[in-house]
Amino acid sequence: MNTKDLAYFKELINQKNFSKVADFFGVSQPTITTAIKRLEAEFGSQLVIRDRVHHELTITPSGQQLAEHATSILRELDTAHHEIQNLVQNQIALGLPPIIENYYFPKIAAQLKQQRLLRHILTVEGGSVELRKGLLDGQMDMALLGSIEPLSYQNLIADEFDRHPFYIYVGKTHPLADRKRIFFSELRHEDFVLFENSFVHNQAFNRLTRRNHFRPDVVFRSNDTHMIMKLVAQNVGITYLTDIVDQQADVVRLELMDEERPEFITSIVYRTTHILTPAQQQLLAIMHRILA
Amino acid sequence: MNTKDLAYFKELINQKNFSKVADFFGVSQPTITTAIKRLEAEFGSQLVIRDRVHHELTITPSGQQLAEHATSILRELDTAHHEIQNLVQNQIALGLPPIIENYYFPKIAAQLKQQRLLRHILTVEGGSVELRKGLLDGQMDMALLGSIEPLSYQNLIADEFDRHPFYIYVGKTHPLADRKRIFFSELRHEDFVLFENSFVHNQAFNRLTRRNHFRPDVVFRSNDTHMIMKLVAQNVGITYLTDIVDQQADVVRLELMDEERPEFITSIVYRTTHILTPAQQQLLAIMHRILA
DNA sequence: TGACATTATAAAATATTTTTATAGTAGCTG
DNA sequence: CAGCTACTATAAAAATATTTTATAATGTCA
Repeated sequence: MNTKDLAYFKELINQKNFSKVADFFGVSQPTITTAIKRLEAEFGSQLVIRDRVHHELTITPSGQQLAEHATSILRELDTAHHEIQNLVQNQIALGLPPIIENYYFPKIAAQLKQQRLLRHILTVEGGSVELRKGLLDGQMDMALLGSIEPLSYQNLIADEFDRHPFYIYVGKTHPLADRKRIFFSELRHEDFVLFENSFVHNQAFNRLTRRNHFRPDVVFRSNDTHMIMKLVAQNVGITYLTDIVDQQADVVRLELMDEERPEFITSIVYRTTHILTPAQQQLLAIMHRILA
Repeated sequence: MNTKDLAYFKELINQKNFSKVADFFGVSQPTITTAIKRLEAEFGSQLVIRDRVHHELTITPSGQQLAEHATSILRELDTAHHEIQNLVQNQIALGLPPIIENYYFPKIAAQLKQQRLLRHILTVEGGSVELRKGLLDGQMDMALLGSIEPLSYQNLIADEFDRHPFYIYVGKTHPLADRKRIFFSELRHEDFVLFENSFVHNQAFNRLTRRNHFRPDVVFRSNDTHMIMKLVAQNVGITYLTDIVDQQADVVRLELMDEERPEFITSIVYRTTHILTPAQQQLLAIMHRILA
């Protein structure tokens, strides 16, 4: 069976229009008709109902079922392509969210260079959702991801290598600056400067606000720790961050004393189906040795 | 890309011999040669090394990686075939291990008949390992499985619907027959009649013997509860079973008082990719209503 | 009714896959 | 070392499969 037919079929389900699918793939319209017929013959079941009365195309249960598998098959193929390309170019495509890259990558870079691995590493920056997607379709071989729960995804192996608590950072002249430790509930009336919502930090932060029953005043959001730190230094607000961050001069770090203290968990993640090359195993070993 | 090529490739990895693979598929030998070449061109990488000096065929890393995906793709296709066939025939292929079938199926059969579902259910008997495999490649749409931990498999959804504790069963004239409750550690010197090793029961049993640091005397194993019960009635030994079993007249049931008491968990399991038909949803609903 | 949008069909053209026939390479054996 | 065996590669031809072109069919809608 030709996988092209599955691609046609999937797109037909998207577009629900034979002619448009033909255009989409740059082929003639009968090509799509015959491809769908081939599939229907192969699986011995009607896949779509061409209801020209209501000008609609509906997918039969068989069709929906096949679509599931088609998606999976096409993704698998795509993954294979990416993955093998990385292999051939002797490259490790490593996904890194900016915060993790800033803190962890410099730590291992010297070692990587020494073991002549650095030149084979191609870093790909991105948010955690993006990176997870890129991992699944093979664009990356591995990724470092942050989370507040141990990662557990179908088709991905997550290998935890570090944990960091979150802290409260306040400006040097802030009323709380003398405190060493603090309960989260004491921050009820503070102004916050936080990361953008897509960051893992917010999941942890939201968990604490929910637990302590208050709606925080978030006066500003950024995706740059330096920016956040500068605003904290100027008493624009306080922030909630881990210590894997460059601390500014005019900022004070407070420990949280709450019973539930979310942690920032960093894991190295790769596909369950991915066979680690010697270089990749070396990279894993270095990370475990230096970062754990 | 033609999936046939992937099948040829997978078999080549198995057999490591082009000509034999050709025989296997009933095609000529150059067919395999060209198929592999096609794949190598498509993925831009050598997949196998034809080492005629050492009379060997080795798989390159790219080849191994592709083999992973090929396996997955071919299984997915196979699943689609089975699954759609069941759909077309309007049949629910339901996997049932014998013990579960005996206890649970009669309970729902009347309801199934009333809702005209019974005629659409095709039961497939088998051990839990077998059933899991059959589920994954689409031979069955659903299965009831027993386990002592909540089931958690990649690609399968497990929907727990019942739990039963395990009990100790002893003959009516056995010294322990007067006891209502007992600690497992008290059974250190008893003779046991148990299920064959493949049964879930043994995982629970082994856990308890390990926890209590003794090697049990297993005098006989069977895969038939009635047989086990009869032997218990005759004081050949005692047994460790749930209460989802036909109790014999001359057998007494004792509760276990241990802190850790494994439970027999029954779940209905189906593929994550499986789209439930109305009939299948109906079946699920009946099971939850009657069995939960 | 006629223009339009859509899918189906048949025949021809192309592309792909397989076969047949044969060559090449190396091991093994007498 | 010649000749046989086992294995894979290659080229040309044959067989299949897919796509295109051209056109039909069906129903909408103004």
